[in-house]
Amino acid sequence: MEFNELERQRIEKLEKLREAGVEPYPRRAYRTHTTQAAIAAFTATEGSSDPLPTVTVSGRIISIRVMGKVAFAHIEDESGKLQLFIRQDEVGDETYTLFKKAFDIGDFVEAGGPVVRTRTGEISVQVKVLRMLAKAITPLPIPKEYADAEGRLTRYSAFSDIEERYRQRYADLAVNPQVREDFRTRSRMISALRAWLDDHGYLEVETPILQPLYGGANARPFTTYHNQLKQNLYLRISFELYLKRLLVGMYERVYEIGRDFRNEGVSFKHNPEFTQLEFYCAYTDLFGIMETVEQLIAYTAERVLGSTTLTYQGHEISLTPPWQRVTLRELILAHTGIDYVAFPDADALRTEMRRRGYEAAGNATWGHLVDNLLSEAEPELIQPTFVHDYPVEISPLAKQKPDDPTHVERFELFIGGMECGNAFTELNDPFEQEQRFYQQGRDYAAGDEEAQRMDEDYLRAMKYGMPPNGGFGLGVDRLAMLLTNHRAIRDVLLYPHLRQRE
RNA sequence: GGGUCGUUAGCUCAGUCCGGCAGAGCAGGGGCCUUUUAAGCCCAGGGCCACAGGUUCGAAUCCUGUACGACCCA
Repeated sequence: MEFNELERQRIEKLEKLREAGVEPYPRRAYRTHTTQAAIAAFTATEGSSDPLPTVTVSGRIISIRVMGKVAFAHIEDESGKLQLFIRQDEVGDETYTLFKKAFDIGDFVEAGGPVVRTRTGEISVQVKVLRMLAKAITPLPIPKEYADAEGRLTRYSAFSDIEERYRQRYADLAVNPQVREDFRTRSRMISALRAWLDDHGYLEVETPILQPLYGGANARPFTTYHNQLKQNLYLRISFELYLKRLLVGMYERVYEIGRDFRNEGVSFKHNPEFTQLEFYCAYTDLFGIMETVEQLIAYTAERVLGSTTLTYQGHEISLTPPWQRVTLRELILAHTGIDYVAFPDADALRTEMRRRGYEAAGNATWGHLVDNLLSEAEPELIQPTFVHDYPVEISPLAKQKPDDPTHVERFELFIGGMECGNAFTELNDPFEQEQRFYQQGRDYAAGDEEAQRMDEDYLRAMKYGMPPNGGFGLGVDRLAMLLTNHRAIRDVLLYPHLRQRE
């Protein structure tokens, strides 16, 4: 370990503590009250003839004000903050001197004594016993806060360097309470999603992350290798094919919440690993799934935010069902003036897109070009919107529309200008599925590295009979972004992937 | 992948246009102070100016490249 000057000073303090017989990293703490419980205990007895409550509180020192033979400090625990009022004549000369000379902002401490109000009215622990719980060596960038006459809070020197906040999330969490709150929101959100599904007959299952064959989505995978089996393996890009096999096995409603891995660009919207919720429901279809998704997400917002309306990046968004439904063809026509059905091959569509001033890569497939057109409309889709009826070419796992075999029963869900989910009436015809895989194989051979691979075992499962069903995949991180009003996925990932330094 | 911007003390930032001793606030150190809360006052510290080259008498500053990040575009 290397130390800077400030750290060396703190190491000297550590030695000072040891010389005084104080263990800077004791084994045990003896907290009786959280800071907020201590305040509540005081408030409950204030004004009565009851004796002052005596508490032992623990937490991290976040400010120190030494006035001579009396000192004030604030400590923080997970419940909040509390002031310590430390008098030399109460704690004794030796402890008081140690406090002044060897305790720092950032240290974890424990303080015992009665809860009182100071002259300025702040509820505080009048400290009789002060213990070091864990000495901090590196100074934490704890900001100072200043409330002006109107109560507006100004923060000075807040730890705000985005890169350092992500690389040292522990420090970010330690000093930025709002960041802690955002991740609590995320956690409550996942609990709510799970609770709704559990209450509606869905069985939570776990399927392989290491897979001999990846599938269920159009993406490039990460590859790895099992040494003893001498086997190449992929990290999953979706759960879809394994979950639908379970419907063959007679489960009717299954879901999984977990991590997907996609070997693609990193951006403020994309992390190479991200959290997905997928569920599959037998004996329903795309339109049943729409209603399920509306209920699931409205319930989740209600439980997490207490409301089905939220503000995202300045937009008021209502998650109250029912949500808008629009076909992909209508949406693209309205936004770009292009009716893609009139340009049924890649060259024709590319020419038309370029004629209207849209980018269209020379090697893009027809499906990718349609996807590009959708991207034009995506930022406008603020209110929750089911965009449905997708071309069969870009939906190899979805069932065709009964009246139009060129399109499938599929929707993508957009909220806040982001794609948040994807659903199908799931294809359960093994013969049709085989043909779709063959077409994907031809696309792959033609250079589309995101095309899906033939999965013989999935076909074998389907040959035993798969009930008609609908399925949905939710971008859990995207939903977390909506509920915490963040536009960067990294702000809802505790440890976002960053390029390695050095 | 392309473009723009950024990287200076533990933290937050000036200084870069227009080259001339490396700066501030907070944090930290020494001292005074028994009810403070951005406590106050006095004193003294603290730097691989991201990294590597170049131009120049002289580079945090100008030029080139690299790394990492942010934003925009693909």
